[in-house]
Amino acid sequence: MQIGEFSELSGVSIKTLRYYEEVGLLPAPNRTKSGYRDYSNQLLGRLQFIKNAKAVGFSLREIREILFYRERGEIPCSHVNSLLQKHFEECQRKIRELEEAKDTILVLITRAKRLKPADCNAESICHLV
Amino acid sequence: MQIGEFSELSGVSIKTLRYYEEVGLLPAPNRTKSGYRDYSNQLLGRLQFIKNAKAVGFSLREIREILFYRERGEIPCSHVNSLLQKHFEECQRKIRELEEAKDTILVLITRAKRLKPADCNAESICHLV
DNA sequence: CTTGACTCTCCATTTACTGGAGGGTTTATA
DNA sequence: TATAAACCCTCCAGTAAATGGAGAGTCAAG
Repeated sequence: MQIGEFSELSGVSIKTLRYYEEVGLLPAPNRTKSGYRDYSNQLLGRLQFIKNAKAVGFSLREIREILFYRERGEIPCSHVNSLLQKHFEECQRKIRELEEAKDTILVLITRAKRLKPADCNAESICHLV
Repeated sequence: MQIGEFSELSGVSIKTLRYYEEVGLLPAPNRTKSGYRDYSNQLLGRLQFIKNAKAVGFSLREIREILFYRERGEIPCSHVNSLLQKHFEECQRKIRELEEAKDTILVLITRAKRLKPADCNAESICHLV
């Protein structure tokens, strides 16, 4: 199938598919005699793997590494395990940061309701922040 | 004071200070006759504002806009208010996403404990993900 | 007078794409 | 047969927010 259909099926944009190919996440597909990419259904699995891995926070570089393990016939389990651990901690850290930011914003919004623009003074850049 | 000291005091790296100047977040400071930047304490306030705004998720572009309002003598309150609203929602959205990712990772880690590498098969790229 | 710690500018790189220019191909319709 | 719409191609540039490094100038101490 050509790239448009493949993009529809996989939910990955045409631009991104070509990009993934360029950076080595997807193998170069066959071409029709006019040069169009001709994808096989098989690749959908690989793309799903990439999407799953991305969803848990893996970078494209990390995903490519896992794929390379596979291609060399090695089993990436322990590597993947430590990545999972790392991203779990990363997730927690980011969530904490965001919770803090959210709380701060809430305070600012609440304070903003009590203030009138007339209270603005030139000294502070913006007293809301 | 020169850039190194200013960087220490503000907690913003030298590189970043020069970058902020380049993109218009900081005014170009005076220079010594040998061309070194010569910062005044005054700028610390502006930098603190930038750090606060960044901490609640404002982009540098948004921060610059607020600063520009100020420089034109306008009061950016309602603008800032809508930005706060926007970033509050953004925060919530990101937190939800991260919670989901975290849960997924937990499931994967738990599953990984039950599996032995021997269970790996070639069909799936990595059954952990 | 030289060594080390500063500083300067300019350029390249990072991530994960996205947008656009300029052009070829295929298919349906007039 | 012409042509228009809807595909597809490659290549180049740009995004955000810095960071890293090269190569060179400056300043203070020993």
